[in-house]
Amino acid sequence: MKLSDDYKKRLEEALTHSGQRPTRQREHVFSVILEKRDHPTADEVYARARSGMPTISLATVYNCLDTLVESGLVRQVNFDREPTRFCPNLTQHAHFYCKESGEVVDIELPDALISQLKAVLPKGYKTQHINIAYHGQCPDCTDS
Amino acid sequence: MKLSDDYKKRLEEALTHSGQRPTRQREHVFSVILEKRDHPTADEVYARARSGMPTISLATVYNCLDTLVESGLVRQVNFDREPTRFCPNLTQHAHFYCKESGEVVDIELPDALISQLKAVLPKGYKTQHINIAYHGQCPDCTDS
DNA sequence: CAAATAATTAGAATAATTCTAATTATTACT
DNA sequence: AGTAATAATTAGAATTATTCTAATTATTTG
Repeated sequence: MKLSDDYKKRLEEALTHSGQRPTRQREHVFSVILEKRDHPTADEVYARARSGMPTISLATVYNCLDTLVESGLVRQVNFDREPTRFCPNLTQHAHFYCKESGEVVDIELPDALISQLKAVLPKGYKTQHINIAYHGQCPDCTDS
Repeated sequence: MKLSDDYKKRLEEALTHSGQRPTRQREHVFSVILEKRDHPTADEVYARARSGMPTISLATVYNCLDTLVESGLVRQVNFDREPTRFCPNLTQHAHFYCKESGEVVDIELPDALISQLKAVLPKGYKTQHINIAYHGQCPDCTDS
C-alpha cells in the first residue's frame, strides 16, 4: 500500500523537524505499520515490508522503527520478556494482552483517569509517559 | 542474611502448595530479594546471591526466580527493552522508572483507581493483572 | 554537479534468557 | 534408616532479539 498524502506529509515534517531524512525505506516501514494495526514485532514488520520492497534489510527495519519512535510517529509496546511491538496509535491509550491468543488490543483511556494516575505520584516525581498493560483473556478466549 | 521464620514458612507453604521443593538455593535467592528491595535484575540477584553462597549458578538463579514468580512470592517487573527486574512487594502497586538515574520506585495504588481501570475495559475482557509503569524523573533528578 | 553527510545493507557481535545433559539433593516408601 | 524415584542444580552450549561495524549507496548542500 502507498502512504496517503496526509501521512506522507506528517512523516516528512516529523523527520525533517528532528534533522532526519525522509527515505523510501522509512516511508515504506511507516506505511506497513499504518496498514495493519495489530501491534507487529520488528520481525513481522520486516516480513511485511519485504513484500513491496524485497531488498529491505532487517537492520534497516530496526533503524526505521527507531527513527519513527524517536520522531514521535510510532510507539513501542512491550510485554514481559516478549519482543517489542509497534503501534501507530498516538492517543493516550493502554494495551490489553490476551494470554490465550496473544492478541493485543488498544484500550482508550479517559483523561480523568490519567489525571488520577498522575495524582497518586508522591511530590517531586515528574512523568511524561505512563505505560499500562492489562493481562487477561479477550472475549474470544473466555469460555463461558 | 538469613530468612526470618515468618518468610521461611511462607516460602515453604507456597512451594509445597505448587508441588515444588524448598531448597537451600530457593531460600537464599528469596532472602536476597527480600533484603534489598531495589528491583534487581537476574544478574544483580546472581551477584548478591554468590556472596553467602559462592557455588550458586546463574541458571539456578534464573530457575529460582521463575519458581518464586510462579508460586506468587515475587513479581516480575519489565521496562521497555531492559532486563527483567524482580520485586517482592505483593501489594497492588505501580512502578516509577527514573530515566536519569534508572532508579525504580514502588507507587502504591488505591483500590478505587484499580476498579476504575478495570471499568474502562470493553465488555467481555477479563483481566488478572494490570501492569503500570510511570516513566519520568524522580525528585533527586529534577533540576529545579 | 561535486563534496559532505546521512542512511542502508549484510553480517558479525552482544546481552539476556533458555535449554541440555550430567550430577546432586530431596522426598517417599519400605 | 536405606534405597528407589523424582526433582533441582550445575556448567556450558544454544537461542533470540537487538545492536554494532564497516562498506556501499542515497540524499542534501554549496
